[in-house]
Amino acid sequence: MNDASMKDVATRAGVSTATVSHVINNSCNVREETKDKVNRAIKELNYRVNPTARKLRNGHSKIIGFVVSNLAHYFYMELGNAIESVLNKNGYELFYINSNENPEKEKAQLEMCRLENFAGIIVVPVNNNWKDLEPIISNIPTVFIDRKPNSIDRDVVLTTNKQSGFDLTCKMIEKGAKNIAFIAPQHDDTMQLRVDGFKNAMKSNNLEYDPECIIFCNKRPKIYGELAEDNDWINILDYVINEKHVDCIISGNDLFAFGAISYFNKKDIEIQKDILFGTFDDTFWMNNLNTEIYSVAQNKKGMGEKAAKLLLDRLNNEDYEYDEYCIEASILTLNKE
Amino acid sequence: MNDASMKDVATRAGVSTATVSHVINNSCNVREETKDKVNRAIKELNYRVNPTARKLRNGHSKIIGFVVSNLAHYFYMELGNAIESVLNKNGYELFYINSNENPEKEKAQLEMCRLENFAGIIVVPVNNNWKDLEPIISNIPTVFIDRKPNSIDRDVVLTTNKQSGFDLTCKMIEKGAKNIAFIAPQHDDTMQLRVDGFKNAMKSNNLEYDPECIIFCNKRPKIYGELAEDNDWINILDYVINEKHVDCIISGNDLFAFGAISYFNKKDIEIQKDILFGTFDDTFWMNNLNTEIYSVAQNKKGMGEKAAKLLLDRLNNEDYEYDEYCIEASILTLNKE
DNA sequence: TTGTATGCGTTATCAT
DNA sequence: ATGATAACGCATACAA
Repeated sequence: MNDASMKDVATRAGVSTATVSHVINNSCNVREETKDKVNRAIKELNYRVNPTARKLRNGHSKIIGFVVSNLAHYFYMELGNAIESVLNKNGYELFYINSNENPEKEKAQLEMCRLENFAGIIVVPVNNNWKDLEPIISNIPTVFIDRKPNSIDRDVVLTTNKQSGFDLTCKMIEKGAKNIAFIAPQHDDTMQLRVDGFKNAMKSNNLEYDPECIIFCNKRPKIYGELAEDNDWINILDYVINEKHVDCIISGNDLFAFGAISYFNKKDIEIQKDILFGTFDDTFWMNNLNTEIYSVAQNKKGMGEKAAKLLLDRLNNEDYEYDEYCIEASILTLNKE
Repeated sequence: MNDASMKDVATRAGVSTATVSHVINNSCNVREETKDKVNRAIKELNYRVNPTARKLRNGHSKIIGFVVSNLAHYFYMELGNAIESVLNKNGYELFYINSNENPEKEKAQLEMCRLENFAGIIVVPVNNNWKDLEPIISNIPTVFIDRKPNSIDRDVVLTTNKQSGFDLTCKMIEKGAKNIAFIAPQHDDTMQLRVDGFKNAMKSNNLEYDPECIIFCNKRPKIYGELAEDNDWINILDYVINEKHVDCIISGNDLFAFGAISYFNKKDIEIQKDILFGTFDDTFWMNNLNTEIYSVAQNKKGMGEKAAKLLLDRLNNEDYEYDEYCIEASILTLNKE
């Protein structure tokens, strides 16, 4: 059985399709009596507006796309949850789309969002460079979250990266660290800020940092286990530990943190006894290590909600200037003895 | 600047829209020369077919929905990856949709999939009972994965649940377990099969099982940390450990496994020394516990690919009978000493 | 207050 | 081989 159309409803209610449309959209004054007739017909036929037809006519839908560089990154799922709860309350549905660290895939997906007339998108970009991508999304209300492309004028929701880098480093120093390695994934704005915070904290505490212990890996693991078997990765850690003799390692994100823990386990290095460990992101799995570590807990709920609200504002044609919003993070001590 | 339409292409190429359509869809013989003209115009205008209009006209799109009971469940992300790789190769795009253990949300989302004319859907259902939901998806090619609703005739992809329950239990017994508690989440077909396997294994090994140590919790944690603070949960574990004095616990899935490990850590119970631990699902975080545990590794890649291929077959109007496909799992020893 | 008619961008039928 | 045209379901300008 096919879905009922507006015409069916009109016929059944004994009115025209225009009237039905008016009832549905409140676009005209309609007599209560006819309104009732129409609503009854709608119920009886279990009629739903066909969003495809509406889209074709109106040029927009009630769908928001969440285009994420790596959905397997648990952090983004948590952002998504916060985003979704706000959007759902406002009548929008969220689709999660995985660009999987693949720029071409991302491009195709953004094009799709445009062609599908999504109401808006929230994006964790794969790369900084959006020269190619900017024209694709030029007509789509867009909010970037977690990472910010260069030279593109849009709303952005970030963490207080520099401050957190500073705070986490201070925490490690307070715990006794003197010779710290900072291991970061790709070298982008976000990571640079975190490293800047690290450097400042070292200076503020009158400690030297070894530039060779600030390492940008340019690795993009797609799943958590990936680094455990990666020789480059093992070499990097071997280097800072055995040759640089660091007493503390800070990881730039949680996939890297997982890799570091794998390494420690494999090499029988005991956290707290042999080395201190701190990381950006606090993800669930860190709470079941039976050793104390320190983490930057980004305010995922705050970030997600902010991004969703910004997008809603844009959808309602609020016209203030684009801006960058930094949501404050906090430093956690996990598995405290 | 607005997107170019077919009309624009037609004008530029000096032909009719019908011809353009024929070129795009290979629906008619078109002279090479005009074909070239059209293709050139398409390139010059950067024309893309408007999927909304096409959908309205044709009644279907190239989008597949992956409607998941809980996207934060890492297992489903991994299934999604496998599904996506197969579908992408065949020209389909996958949207992840989170029903978040909420039956009403799931219903609304399925309706949306229908109204949006998705080509097909792959579903991890929230509940077994699909009386309400069946009519909604009656026209949509659908494959169920991981869980199977009652009395609905569709393709289903599952794990060898009973066999795995048997194998895992045998492994635990081999490791010295005699008095085992099986702790399962909701009481559905899947869990029943796993428990059946457990019972069979006990019998085969001439061991008694205590029916009071087979516990169905009817809890649905939405995130991994949730159980750690849950008193009901703590009571259950207190009960089997302190009153029933079990020497081994088997967990029905990985969210519960995480809760169990949290409990062990909090109570200073040492796995291997004080108790043996086995679980269904092997998820990345289990590899960083520095103690040996045993897990049922479902073949996620195999399951996802099978589901995707089944759906593709249905989309191509293959008309064999609906069936249940059980993909074999294996037993892993994690963090072997 | 309600109805008629048109167009959104496609595709498919039927002419030419 | 190509073109004119209707139809998909809806929303709106305008007429009644």
